[in-house]
Amino acid sequence: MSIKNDEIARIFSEIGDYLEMQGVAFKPRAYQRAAVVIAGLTEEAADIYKKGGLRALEEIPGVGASIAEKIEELIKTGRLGYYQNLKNKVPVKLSELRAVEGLGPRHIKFLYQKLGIKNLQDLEEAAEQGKIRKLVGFGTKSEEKILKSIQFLKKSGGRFLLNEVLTQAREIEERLKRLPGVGKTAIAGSLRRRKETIGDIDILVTVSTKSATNKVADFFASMPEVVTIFAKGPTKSMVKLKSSLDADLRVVPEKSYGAALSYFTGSKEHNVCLRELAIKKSWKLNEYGLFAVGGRGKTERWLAGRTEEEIYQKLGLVYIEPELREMTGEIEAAQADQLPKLIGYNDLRGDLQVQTNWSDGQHSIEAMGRAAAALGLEYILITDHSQRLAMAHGLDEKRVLEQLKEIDRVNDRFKKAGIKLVILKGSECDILKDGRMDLPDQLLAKLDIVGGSIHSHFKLSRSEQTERLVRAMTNPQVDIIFHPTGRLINRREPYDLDIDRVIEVAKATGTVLEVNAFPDRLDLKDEHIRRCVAAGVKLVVSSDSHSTNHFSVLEYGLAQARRGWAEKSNVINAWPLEKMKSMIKHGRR
DNA sequence: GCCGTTTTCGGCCCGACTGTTTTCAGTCG
Repeated sequence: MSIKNDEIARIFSEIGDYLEMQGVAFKPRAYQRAAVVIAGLTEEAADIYKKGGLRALEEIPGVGASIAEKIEELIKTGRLGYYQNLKNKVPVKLSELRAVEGLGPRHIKFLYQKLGIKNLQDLEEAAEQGKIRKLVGFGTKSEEKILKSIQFLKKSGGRFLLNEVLTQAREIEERLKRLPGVGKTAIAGSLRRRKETIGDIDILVTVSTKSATNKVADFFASMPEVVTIFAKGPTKSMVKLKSSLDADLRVVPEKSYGAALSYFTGSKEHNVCLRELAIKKSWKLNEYGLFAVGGRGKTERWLAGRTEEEIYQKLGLVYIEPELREMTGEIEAAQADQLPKLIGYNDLRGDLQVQTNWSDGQHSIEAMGRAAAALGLEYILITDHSQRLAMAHGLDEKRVLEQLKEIDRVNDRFKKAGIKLVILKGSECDILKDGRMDLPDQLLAKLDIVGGSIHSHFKLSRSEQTERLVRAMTNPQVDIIFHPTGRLINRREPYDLDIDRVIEVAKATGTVLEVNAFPDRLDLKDEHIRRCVAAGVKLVVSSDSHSTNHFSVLEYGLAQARRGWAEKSNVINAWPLEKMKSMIKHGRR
């Protein structure tokens, strides 16, 4: 059992914190950087080591001789002496304490030395007993802040689903937009990068006058949903909302809009790289602009900053879409002008997973069709559950045959009514424990497109689960695998799967893999999508709608596809009906 | 500890805000 990248990354990140505690210079950053890079690798470090040894590990950016040896030790023994030694000196639960807002490595060490605080519980008790306010460097406010943060940590995991946060952020942005003196507004941060979970809201505003600056900050801090004001200044304010989300507001002059947007969009690692590119040209990049630094660092000449595009251009890069700014190769690709032309948010022509009231959906086939047509879609695939999913009123053979007739009737009605949407016949057919399908092949052959799903036996071993999917994909009747990893964000881990083998077999069999757009699924996830794109596996972005108002979630699936570097050509339902059909097994037979 | 279209040695991203401070350290993004 070899160590996973996430675990290696966690250990290096903690090493960074421990070195920070000791006041060591520069080393902490080296370890933190290595941690971020390793967490973002698409291949396991253990596999890299197996193939190429220490030398291959050193090829990883941010990994030199010393860190490579530490990775080797972790792979071979599962432990790291260097890390243990550091941990023994300050034996605290870093993962718990670091989650407390405003508590960094220095304070954690200080609290351990003075009060013996090792974990969240110790910290809460000390704060409640008023012990922290007496320490040098702390006060009553620090103590209150710690207690509040602990309350929050207990209540939520600290990360929210993309859709929840995006909705709130858009509402706030709309209100800010209407304030006098406000120019441009933008949602920045991980929200703009459309990460699948979000820690807080970042909103950027430009103003034309000084007086407007303060008015914007005042307005922001006094919004009805604000429960706590962490900070309030002319350029930066931070609040907590009733939803227990944190929201940050940044105010900059018009001239700095692009620089600020770039800066506040992140990711942090991406920004550091942009700044380093600026330094190489003897320039300086900050949230106010790109500057040439003149004689003896005294004078500064403004070079760019009004738009993100001009900053990227000056730095020798083509524009990089926010969803790509994760420091996973986008800078190099931009330098070589080899970035993908990402699928657009308006590029979908159809939706290939739609449930109706024939199984567990809320609305009729016709109602779902009309709702999809109203959004401009050209086709939908009806995919009610199959018989095994009795809980969801799954369809048996007899009812599938009835439904086919009903779909014909609805298509006729649409044609007569001039509704330009075609309803296709499909199924979300259960993949049984052994990989066989829940409905007979002769029946599946009558459908336009068949999707297979795993809804049971989540705990099979990795090899059993993988072979189960492989068998389904090898079935010529199965065109798509729906929500391939089965995870529910913040609620259920994915089942154990050899995803690379799944991708390989998908390629070999011409099976399409789904990017399920439902915000708590987003399954496949971005890194898997990227591997599919690289392997030439076709994808479908579908809504899994169970109601007429669910089609809007397609936006999140598209965001996920973009984060996975997918182009229009990779996503079959971005194509016209006939071409889409030609891309699936049923269409080719 | 890492890294190199100026460097294999000498650099390493930068600014805002808070709290407890009489000038700054710590944290955050």
